[in-house]
Amino acid sequence: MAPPEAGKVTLEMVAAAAAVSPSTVSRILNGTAVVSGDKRSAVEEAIARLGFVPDPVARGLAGGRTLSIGIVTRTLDTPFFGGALRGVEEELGRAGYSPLFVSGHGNAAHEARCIGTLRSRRVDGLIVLDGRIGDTALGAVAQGLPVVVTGRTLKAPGLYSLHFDNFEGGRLATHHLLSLGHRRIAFITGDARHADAKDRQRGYRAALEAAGLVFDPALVVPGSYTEDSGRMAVERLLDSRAPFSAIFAANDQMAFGAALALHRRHLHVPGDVSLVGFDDLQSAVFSIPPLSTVHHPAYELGQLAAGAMLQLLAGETPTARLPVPRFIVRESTRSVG
Amino acid sequence: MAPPEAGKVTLEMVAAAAAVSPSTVSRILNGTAVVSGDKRSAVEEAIARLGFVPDPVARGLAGGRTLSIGIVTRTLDTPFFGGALRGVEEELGRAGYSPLFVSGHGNAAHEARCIGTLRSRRVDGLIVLDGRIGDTALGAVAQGLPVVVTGRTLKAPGLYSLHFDNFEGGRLATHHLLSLGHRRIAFITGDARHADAKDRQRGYRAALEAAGLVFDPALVVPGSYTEDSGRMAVERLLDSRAPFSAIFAANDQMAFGAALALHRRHLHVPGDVSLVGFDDLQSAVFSIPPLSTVHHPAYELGQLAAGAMLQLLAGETPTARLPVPRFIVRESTRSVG
DNA sequence: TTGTACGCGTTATCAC
DNA sequence: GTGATAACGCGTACAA
Repeated sequence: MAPPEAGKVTLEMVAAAAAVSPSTVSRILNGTAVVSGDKRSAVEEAIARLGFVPDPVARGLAGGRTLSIGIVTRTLDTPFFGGALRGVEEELGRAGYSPLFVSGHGNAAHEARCIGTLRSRRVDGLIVLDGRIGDTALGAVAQGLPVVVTGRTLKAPGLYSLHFDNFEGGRLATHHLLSLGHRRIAFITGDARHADAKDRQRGYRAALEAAGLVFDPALVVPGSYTEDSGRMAVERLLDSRAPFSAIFAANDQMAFGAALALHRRHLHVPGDVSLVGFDDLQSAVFSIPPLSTVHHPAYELGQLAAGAMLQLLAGETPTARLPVPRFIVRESTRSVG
Repeated sequence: MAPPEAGKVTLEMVAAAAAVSPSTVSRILNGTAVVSGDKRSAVEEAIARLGFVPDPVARGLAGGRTLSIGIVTRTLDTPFFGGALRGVEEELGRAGYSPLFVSGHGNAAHEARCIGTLRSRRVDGLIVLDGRIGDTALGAVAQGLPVVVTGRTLKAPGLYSLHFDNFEGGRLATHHLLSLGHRRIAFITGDARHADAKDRQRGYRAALEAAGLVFDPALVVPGSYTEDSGRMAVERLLDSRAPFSAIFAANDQMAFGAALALHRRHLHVPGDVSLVGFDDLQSAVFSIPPLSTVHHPAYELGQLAAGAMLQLLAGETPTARLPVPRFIVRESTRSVG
């Protein structure tokens, strides 16, 4: 039972207790050099007995690592990113690293400022979750700091990108609807400034064309990944009187909004219109009816990103890859009657 | 246009450029002492010209502040806490502070360990969002560090507690159902290890008794704040064959699960059973039907907690208070027919 | 293999 | 008011 909060045990005190020099203790801590077995055990014993914990702040100043890594994300309080953050936190925590979360608010300038703050705090690495910062700017950052990005494919030294196949996901969702006999499939887009949103839409269009259907712009309505934008999109769609039998929302949140709009107009899902989303949020299982959607592993994404960062930090080359998209059939779709 | 990432401008360089001593620059930065106007402007000019940014790490080591504050929360990826984290981040960011988020995983021991890590990182303060750590342990922490807690009422030096009236919220929700004529109101509890869960339940019971009803233990089913626990609670309730016309779930997530269970049994909300939740998550507006619930301001909670921390840090005595609970009537409740 | 001395960038404590 | 000087706790050349 080590003393829980005894007044600061320093490396120097450990050195004194073990009758060695501070550098030797440091070496053992960092594995910087080989030390003889007897001194090593003496030091380790002293560390345990005194309950020594290295000070990350001092470590950072001394040019070493801060054991903290910065995470910039689009949002903090969105279900998808929440899951990713949890994955990052757990994976990083396992290795003794602490995450520094900041949200870019979907704003490239703000994002750049956040990255600046993070660097000033000397994070050992940077994980950018679907950020909006430009590729070249990111590449520049990566020159002085290991970087892991998601949501884009990018090659650069010291940078690893983890890419989820949003195109394929969009294709799968649309294909599911097609296979059910739907021919007039509406699409609610995500924020067009994000690559993932564009990719999902491309997938939608590709599936349509593969089925020999002509793409109808009247069936595409803009959204912005929020529930309310999904609701409004459907209202607009309905008001336009363009006929359709199914809706593919570019994310689950918009699908939920869409479901409500349909409900308000006394349209039944899936009886009157089939509905599919994208992301497979936990709440997709509990919506009424449970939502058919593309599985997008948020938690796993966070875990893998953090794992890749840890590998980068260790001088290894990450090999992690995201699983391929799968479509989850629940109860929001039905074959056209 | 300041050089974006010019190689480290230090305080010492600023001092040289302004022809003053480092101490003077430091004094101006921290407002530690009065300096003459001319030197002050010279320094400010140099700071701006060189684009100097103080190094938080060095600051921390020097015994000063790290400008970072630790946040321990129950979970990272729950809608309610997500909102709170956003509030904390924004309010803190405004003042130049960075949040260090960690989740306690609803485990007191893990929480204590997290707090230890946070302290080793020299956070300037600690915000505990509905944590499970004991009051005395928390009081001890508060002796060396400003602390803001939510979810409990606690008086101690250097500690400020922000309390939401969960009892009143529980009472309000139950009262709403009562006023609609319901007499057999089931209650799905939260995790009994949390004070908020117990308070909500006490509110439920108080409202019942105020209405002259006898409390029926058969109508109380345990949950754990997750959607699935709400679903299972309702199934258990239905299987018990205890009659009821309304359900009060101790949080919205469980209400969503409850709604699904009801749906599966072909019971209509609010036609067959009225349903109310607690928290007023963003998704409550978009559930089908939209959920009547107790408004629990997550974002505001985070903001206020962060604001109180900032005041504590400034040596002031926080005065922030959470608004009183309000019940939001939507479409999941109906008077008994 | 191990110890010494210095530096990281800033604040605090003294003198002036 | 202002400027030296000493920490803060650790990593790391360099020397031994």
